[in-house]
Amino acid sequence: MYMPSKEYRQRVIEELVEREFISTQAEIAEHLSRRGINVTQATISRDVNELRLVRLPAGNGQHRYRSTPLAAQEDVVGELAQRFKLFVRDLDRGENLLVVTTDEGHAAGIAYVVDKLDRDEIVGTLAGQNTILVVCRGAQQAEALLDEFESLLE
Amino acid sequence: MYMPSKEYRQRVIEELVEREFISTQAEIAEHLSRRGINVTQATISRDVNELRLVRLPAGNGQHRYRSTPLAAQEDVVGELAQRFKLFVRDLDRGENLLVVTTDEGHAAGIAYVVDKLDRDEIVGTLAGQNTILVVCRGAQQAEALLDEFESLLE
DNA sequence: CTTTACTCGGCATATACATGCATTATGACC
DNA sequence: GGTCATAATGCATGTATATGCCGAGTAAAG
Repeated sequence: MYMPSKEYRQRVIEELVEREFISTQAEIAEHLSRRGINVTQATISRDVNELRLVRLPAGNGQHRYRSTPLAAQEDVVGELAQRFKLFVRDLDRGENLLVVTTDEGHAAGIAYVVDKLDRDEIVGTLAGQNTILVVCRGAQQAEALLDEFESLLE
Repeated sequence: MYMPSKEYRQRVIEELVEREFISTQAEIAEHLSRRGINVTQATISRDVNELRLVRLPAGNGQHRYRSTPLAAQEDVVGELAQRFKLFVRDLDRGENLLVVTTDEGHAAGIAYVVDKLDRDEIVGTLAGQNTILVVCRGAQQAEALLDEFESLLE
Protein backbone atom coordinates (compact mmCIF):
# COMPACT_ATOMS: atom_id res chain seq x y z
CA MET A 1 0.00 0.00 0.00
CA TYR A 2 1.25 3.41 -0.96
CA MET A 3 2.17 5.64 1.92
CA PRO A 4 3.80 9.04 1.55
CA SER A 5 6.81 9.34 3.79
CA LYS A 6 6.61 10.67 7.28
CA GLU A 7 8.99 13.42 6.31
CA TYR A 8 6.79 14.54 3.45
CA ARG A 9 3.69 14.47 5.64
CA GLN A 10 5.41 16.61 8.23
CA ARG A 11 6.44 19.15 5.63
CA VAL A 12 2.84 19.35 4.49
CA ILE A 13 1.69 19.85 8.06
CA GLU A 14 4.12 22.69 8.61
CA GLU A 15 2.95 24.38 5.47
CA LEU A 16 -0.70 23.81 6.38
CA VAL A 17 -0.54 25.41 9.78
CA GLU A 18 1.02 28.53 8.36
CA ARG A 19 -1.42 28.83 5.47
CA GLU A 20 -4.65 27.98 7.20
CA PHE A 21 -6.27 28.67 10.50
CA ILE A 22 -6.15 25.26 12.12
CA SER A 23 -7.18 24.65 15.68
CA THR A 24 -7.28 20.91 16.28
CA GLN A 25 -5.26 17.89 15.25
CA ALA A 26 -8.43 16.39 13.83
CA GLU A 27 -8.57 19.33 11.43
CA ILE A 28 -5.02 18.65 10.37
CA ALA A 29 -5.98 15.05 9.65
CA GLU A 30 -8.89 16.30 7.58
CA HIS A 31 -6.75 18.62 5.49
CA LEU A 32 -4.20 15.90 4.96
CA SER A 33 -6.79 13.44 3.86
CA ARG A 34 -7.97 15.91 1.23
CA ARG A 35 -4.45 15.75 -0.06
CA GLY A 36 -4.52 11.98 -0.06
CA ILE A 37 -2.57 11.51 3.14
CA ASN A 38 -4.54 9.35 5.52
CA VAL A 39 -3.34 9.11 9.08
CA THR A 40 -5.03 9.19 12.46
CA GLN A 41 -4.95 11.87 15.11
CA ALA A 42 -2.45 9.74 17.05
CA THR A 43 0.11 10.06 14.32
CA ILE A 44 -0.48 13.77 14.08
CA SER A 45 -0.01 14.15 17.80
CA ARG A 46 3.40 12.57 17.33
CA ASP A 47 4.15 14.79 14.36
CA VAL A 48 3.12 17.90 16.24
CA ASN A 49 5.46 16.92 19.00
CA GLU A 50 8.37 16.31 16.66
CA LEU A 51 7.73 19.50 14.74
CA ARG A 52 7.28 21.29 18.03
CA LEU A 53 4.19 23.08 16.88
CA VAL A 54 2.27 25.00 19.49
CA ARG A 55 -1.42 25.59 19.92
CA LEU A 56 -1.56 29.30 20.47
CA PRO A 57 -4.64 30.65 22.28
CA ALA A 58 -6.15 33.69 20.62
CA GLY A 59 -7.31 34.96 23.99
CA ASN A 60 -10.95 34.47 23.15
CA GLY A 61 -11.22 30.73 23.44
CA GLN A 62 -9.99 30.05 19.95
CA HIS A 63 -6.71 28.32 19.20
CA ARG A 64 -4.43 28.12 16.28
CA TYR A 65 -1.58 25.76 15.63
CA ARG A 66 1.61 27.54 14.76
CA SER A 67 5.15 26.58 14.15
CA THR A 68 7.36 28.34 16.60
CA PRO A 69 10.57 30.28 16.49
CA LEU A 70 10.89 29.38 20.16
CA ALA A 71 12.13 26.01 18.99
CA ALA A 72 15.67 27.25 18.37
CA GLN A 73 15.98 28.71 21.83
CA GLU A 74 14.96 25.38 23.26
CA ASP A 75 17.52 23.30 21.48
CA VAL A 76 19.68 23.29 24.56
CA VAL A 77 17.33 20.60 25.73
CA GLY A 78 17.98 18.46 22.68
CA GLU A 79 21.68 18.87 23.14
CA LEU A 80 21.42 17.90 26.76
CA ALA A 81 19.38 14.83 25.95
CA GLN A 82 21.92 13.72 23.41
CA ARG A 83 24.89 14.05 25.72
CA PHE A 84 23.01 12.49 28.58
CA LYS A 85 22.32 9.40 26.56
CA LEU A 86 25.94 9.12 25.54
CA PHE A 87 27.78 9.91 28.73
CA VAL A 88 25.58 9.72 31.80
CA ARG A 89 25.80 6.52 33.80
CA ASP A 90 23.74 7.23 36.86
CA LEU A 91 21.49 9.73 38.58
CA ASP A 92 20.80 10.13 42.25
CA ARG A 93 19.51 12.64 44.70
CA GLY A 94 20.09 13.61 48.29
CA GLU A 95 17.82 16.35 49.54
CA ASN A 96 18.41 19.32 47.28
CA LEU A 97 21.44 17.83 45.54
CA LEU A 98 21.48 15.90 42.31
CA VAL A 99 24.40 13.60 41.74
CA VAL A 100 25.11 12.81 38.13
CA THR A 101 27.64 10.12 37.36
CA THR A 102 29.17 10.24 33.91
CA ASP A 103 31.74 8.40 31.88
CA GLU A 104 35.23 9.17 33.08
CA GLY A 105 36.28 12.69 32.11
CA HIS A 106 32.90 13.84 30.85
CA ALA A 107 31.59 15.54 33.95
CA ALA A 108 32.69 19.02 32.93
CA GLY A 109 31.15 18.70 29.49
CA ILE A 110 27.81 17.63 30.82
CA ALA A 111 27.87 20.23 33.57
CA TYR A 112 28.40 22.84 30.91
CA VAL A 113 25.16 22.07 29.14
CA VAL A 114 23.30 21.74 32.41
CA ASP A 115 24.47 25.26 33.23
CA LYS A 116 23.31 26.47 29.86
CA LEU A 117 19.80 25.36 30.71
CA ASP A 118 19.79 28.42 32.90
CA ARG A 119 17.11 27.01 35.14
CA ASP A 120 16.12 29.13 38.03
CA GLU A 121 15.69 26.16 40.31
CA ILE A 122 19.35 25.27 39.82
CA VAL A 123 21.66 27.21 42.10
CA GLY A 124 24.82 25.92 40.46
CA THR A 125 26.85 22.91 39.41
CA LEU A 126 30.16 21.48 40.51
CA ALA A 127 32.00 19.00 38.26
CA GLY A 128 34.79 16.55 39.04
CA GLN A 129 36.11 13.87 36.71
CA ASN A 130 33.04 11.70 36.47
CA THR A 131 30.67 13.28 38.96
CA ILE A 132 28.52 16.38 38.86
CA LEU A 133 26.81 17.89 41.82
CA VAL A 134 23.78 19.91 40.81
CA VAL A 135 22.67 22.17 43.63
CA CYS A 136 18.96 22.95 43.57
CA ARG A 137 16.98 25.50 45.53
CA GLY A 138 15.12 22.79 47.39
CA ALA A 139 14.47 19.10 47.64
CA GLN A 140 11.23 19.49 45.76
CA GLN A 141 12.91 21.15 42.82
CA ALA A 142 15.65 18.54 42.90
CA GLU A 143 13.15 15.75 42.73
CA ALA A 144 11.38 17.30 39.76
CA LEU A 145 14.68 17.80 38.01
CA LEU A 146 15.68 14.22 38.70
CA ASP A 147 12.48 13.02 37.07
CA GLU A 148 13.14 15.22 34.12
CA PHE A 149 16.72 14.07 33.70
CA GLU A 150 15.73 10.46 34.07
CA SER A 151 13.29 10.79 31.25
CA LEU A 152 16.13 11.97 29.04
CA LEU A 153 17.90 8.67 29.46
CA GLU A 154 15.13 6.47 28.13
CA MET B 1 -13.22 34.79 52.07
CA TYR B 2 -9.90 36.21 50.98
CA MET B 3 -9.18 35.77 47.34
CA PRO B 4 -6.19 37.29 45.61
CA SER B 5 -7.20 39.10 42.47
CA LYS B 6 -7.31 37.43 39.14
CA GLU B 7 -4.77 39.88 37.89
CA TYR B 8 -2.32 39.00 40.63
CA ARG B 9 -2.80 35.31 40.04
CA GLN B 10 -2.10 35.71 36.38
CA ARG B 11 1.09 37.62 37.07
CA VAL B 12 2.22 34.80 39.34
CA ILE B 13 1.45 32.27 36.63
CA GLU B 14 3.49 34.15 34.07
CA GLU B 15 6.41 34.32 36.41
CA LEU B 16 6.03 30.67 37.34
CA VAL B 17 6.17 29.31 33.82
CA GLU B 18 9.35 31.19 33.11
CA ARG B 19 11.06 30.16 36.33
CA GLU B 20 10.08 26.52 36.49
CA PHE B 21 9.66 23.68 34.11
CA ILE B 22 5.91 23.23 34.13
CA SER B 23 4.12 20.86 31.85
CA THR B 24 0.49 20.70 32.94
CA GLN B 25 -2.14 23.05 34.24
CA ALA B 26 -2.53 20.81 37.26
CA GLU B 27 1.10 21.56 38.10
CA ILE B 28 0.40 25.25 37.85
CA ALA B 29 -2.46 24.81 40.29
CA GLU B 30 -0.13 22.99 42.64
CA HIS B 31 2.50 25.71 42.57
CA LEU B 32 -0.14 28.35 43.11
CA SER B 33 -1.59 26.54 46.04
CA ARG B 34 1.84 26.48 47.68
CA ARG B 35 1.71 30.22 47.41
CA GLY B 36 -1.71 30.29 48.97
CA ILE B 37 -3.65 30.73 45.77
CA ASN B 38 -6.27 28.03 45.48
CA VAL B 39 -8.04 27.65 42.18
CA THR B 40 -9.03 24.71 40.03
CA GLN B 41 -7.63 23.61 36.71
CA ALA B 42 -10.65 25.14 34.99
CA THR B 43 -9.66 28.58 36.11
CA ILE B 44 -6.11 28.02 35.03
CA SER B 45 -7.26 26.91 31.63
CA ARG B 46 -9.00 30.27 31.33
CA ASP B 47 -5.93 32.08 32.58
CA VAL B 48 -3.67 30.25 30.16
CA ASN B 49 -5.97 31.29 27.38
CA GLU B 50 -6.04 34.92 28.41
CA LEU B 51 -2.28 35.02 28.94
CA ARG B 52 -1.86 33.18 25.66
CA LEU B 53 0.64 30.79 27.08
CA VAL B 54 1.64 27.89 24.89
CA ARG B 55 2.50 24.32 25.72
CA LEU B 56 5.69 23.82 23.79
CA PRO B 57 6.64 20.22 22.94
CA ALA B 58 10.27 19.40 23.66
CA GLY B 59 10.27 16.94 20.80
CA ASN B 60 10.64 13.97 23.10
CA GLY B 61 7.16 13.74 24.50
CA GLN B 62 7.72 16.33 27.18
CA HIS B 63 5.99 19.69 27.26
CA ARG B 64 6.63 22.96 28.88
CA TYR B 65 4.35 25.90 29.26
CA ARG B 66 5.88 29.11 28.04
CA SER B 67 4.76 32.63 27.56
CA THR B 68 5.16 33.54 23.95
CA PRO B 69 6.62 36.39 22.00
CA LEU B 70 4.32 35.26 19.22
CA ALA B 71 1.61 37.05 21.12
CA ALA B 72 2.68 40.43 19.84
CA GLN B 73 2.63 39.28 16.25
CA GLU B 74 -0.83 37.92 16.82
CA ASP B 75 -2.31 41.02 18.29
CA VAL B 76 -3.80 41.85 14.93
CA VAL B 77 -6.42 39.32 15.89
CA GLY B 78 -7.26 41.10 19.10
CA GLU B 79 -7.51 44.37 17.25
CA LEU B 80 -9.76 42.82 14.68
CA ALA B 81 -12.00 41.33 17.32
CA GLN B 82 -12.34 44.67 19.04
CA ARG B 83 -13.25 46.54 15.90
CA PHE B 84 -15.58 43.82 14.78
CA LYS B 85 -17.54 44.03 17.97
CA LEU B 86 -17.81 47.78 17.68
CA PHE B 87 -18.51 48.29 14.04
CA VAL B 88 -19.64 45.16 12.27
CA ARG B 89 -23.37 44.76 11.77
CA ASP B 90 -23.66 41.67 9.63
CA LEU B 91 -21.80 38.86 7.94
CA ASP B 92 -22.78 36.86 4.92
CA ARG B 93 -21.27 34.66 2.28
CA GLY B 94 -21.85 33.82 -1.33
CA GLU B 95 -19.57 31.15 -2.68
CA ASN B 96 -16.04 32.41 -2.17
CA LEU B 97 -17.07 35.91 -1.17
CA LEU B 98 -17.61 37.21 2.31
CA VAL B 99 -19.80 40.25 2.70
CA VAL B 100 -19.21 42.26 5.83
CA THR B 101 -21.64 45.01 6.67
CA THR B 102 -20.35 47.69 9.01
CA ASP B 103 -21.54 50.89 10.58
CA GLU B 104 -21.69 53.67 8.04
CA GLY B 105 -18.21 54.84 7.08
CA HIS B 106 -16.29 52.13 8.86
CA ALA B 107 -15.79 49.69 6.01
CA ALA B 108 -12.32 50.95 5.09
CA GLY B 109 -11.11 50.77 8.67
CA ILE B 110 -12.26 47.22 9.14
CA ALA B 111 -10.95 46.17 5.75
CA TYR B 112 -7.58 47.53 6.75
CA VAL B 113 -7.24 45.19 9.71
CA VAL B 114 -8.61 42.28 7.72
CA ASP B 115 -5.84 42.92 5.20
CA LYS B 116 -3.29 43.04 7.96
CA LEU B 117 -4.27 39.50 8.93
CA ASP B 118 -2.32 38.56 5.84
CA ARG B 119 -4.16 35.30 5.49
CA ASP B 120 -3.25 33.19 2.58
CA GLU B 121 -6.80 32.13 1.97
CA ILE B 122 -7.83 35.75 1.44
CA VAL B 123 -7.18 36.98 -2.09
CA GLY B 124 -8.07 40.57 -1.28
CA THR B 125 -10.63 42.96 0.11
CA LEU B 126 -12.75 45.70 -1.42
CA ALA B 127 -14.32 48.33 0.83
CA GLY B 128 -17.20 50.73 0.18
CA GLN B 129 -18.90 52.95 2.76
CA ASN B 130 -20.44 50.28 4.91
CA THR B 131 -19.69 47.09 3.02
CA ILE B 132 -16.59 45.01 2.58
CA LEU B 133 -16.17 42.28 0.07
CA VAL B 134 -13.60 39.74 1.17
CA VAL B 135 -12.50 37.58 -1.72
CA CYS B 136 -11.35 34.12 -0.68
CA ARG B 137 -9.56 31.44 -2.66
CA GLY B 138 -12.52 29.13 -2.47
CA ALA B 139 -15.94 28.58 -0.99
CA GLN B 140 -14.49 26.26 1.60
CA GLN B 141 -12.03 28.83 2.84
CA ALA B 142 -14.75 31.46 2.82
CA GLU B 143 -16.95 29.32 4.98
CA ALA B 144 -14.20 28.70 7.49
CA LEU B 145 -13.43 32.38 7.59
CA LEU B 146 -17.08 33.21 8.08
CA ASP B 147 -17.20 30.91 11.09
CA GLU B 148 -14.12 32.52 12.47
CA PHE B 149 -15.41 36.04 12.01
CA GLU B 150 -18.75 35.14 13.49
CA SER B 151 -17.09 33.90 16.61
CA LEU B 152 -15.46 37.28 16.99
CA LEU B 153 -18.83 38.91 17.35
CA GLU B 154 -19.98 36.92 20.35
C1' DC C 1 -32.39 48.13 50.57
C1' DT C 2 -33.65 46.12 46.01
C1' DT C 3 -32.78 45.36 41.34
C1' DT C 4 -29.95 44.67 37.53
C1' DA C 5 -25.94 43.68 35.13
C1' DC C 6 -21.64 41.88 35.05
C1' DT C 7 -17.43 39.23 36.42
C1' DC C 8 -15.40 35.42 38.48
C1' DG C 9 -14.82 30.71 39.55
C1' DG C 10 -16.30 25.87 40.69
C1' DC C 11 -18.31 21.58 39.19
C1' DA C 12 -19.25 18.34 35.85
C1' DT C 13 -18.44 17.08 31.51
C1' DA C 14 -17.15 17.47 26.65
C1' DT C 15 -13.42 17.89 23.75
C1' DA C 16 -8.75 17.33 22.53
C1' DC C 17 -4.27 15.41 22.95
C1' DA C 18 -0.86 11.72 24.38
C1' DT C 19 0.62 7.06 24.74
C1' DG C 20 1.14 1.73 25.79
C1' DC C 21 0.66 -2.03 23.20
C1' DA C 22 0.24 -4.77 19.18
C1' DT C 23 0.85 -4.88 14.27
C1' DT C 24 2.87 -3.92 10.06
C1' DA C 25 6.24 -1.84 7.16
C1' DT C 26 11.26 -0.94 6.12
C1' DG C 27 15.87 -2.01 5.67
C1' DA C 28 20.31 -4.46 6.65
C1' DC C 29 22.46 -8.64 6.59
C1' DC C 30 23.13 -13.33 5.57
C1' DG D 1 14.10 -15.46 0.13
C1' DG D 2 14.61 -15.51 5.41
C1' DT D 3 15.90 -13.40 9.77
C1' DC D 4 16.56 -9.82 12.67
C1' DA D 5 16.41 -5.06 14.32
C1' DT D 6 14.19 -0.66 13.99
C1' DA D 7 10.81 2.63 12.86
C1' DA D 8 6.07 3.94 11.87
C1' DT D 9 1.31 3.55 12.70
C1' DG D 10 -3.38 2.37 14.36
C1' DC D 11 -6.40 1.20 18.06
C1' DA D 12 -8.01 1.83 22.46
C1' DT D 13 -7.58 4.30 26.28
C1' DG D 14 -5.40 7.43 29.63
C1' DT D 15 -4.43 12.12 30.60
C1' DA D 16 -5.01 16.99 29.90
C1' DT D 17 -7.50 20.95 28.52
C1' DA D 18 -11.80 23.60 27.49
C1' DT D 19 -16.42 24.96 28.47
C1' DG D 20 -21.69 25.16 29.60
C1' DC D 21 -24.07 26.14 33.38
C1' DC D 22 -24.92 27.88 37.65
C1' DG D 23 -24.14 30.28 41.98
C1' DA D 24 -21.59 33.93 44.61
C1' DG D 25 -19.73 38.39 44.80
C1' DT D 26 -19.62 43.36 43.50
C1' DA D 27 -20.94 47.66 41.81
C1' DA D 28 -24.03 50.91 39.81
C1' DA D 29 -28.69 52.44 39.46
C1' DG D 30 -33.10 53.04 41.17
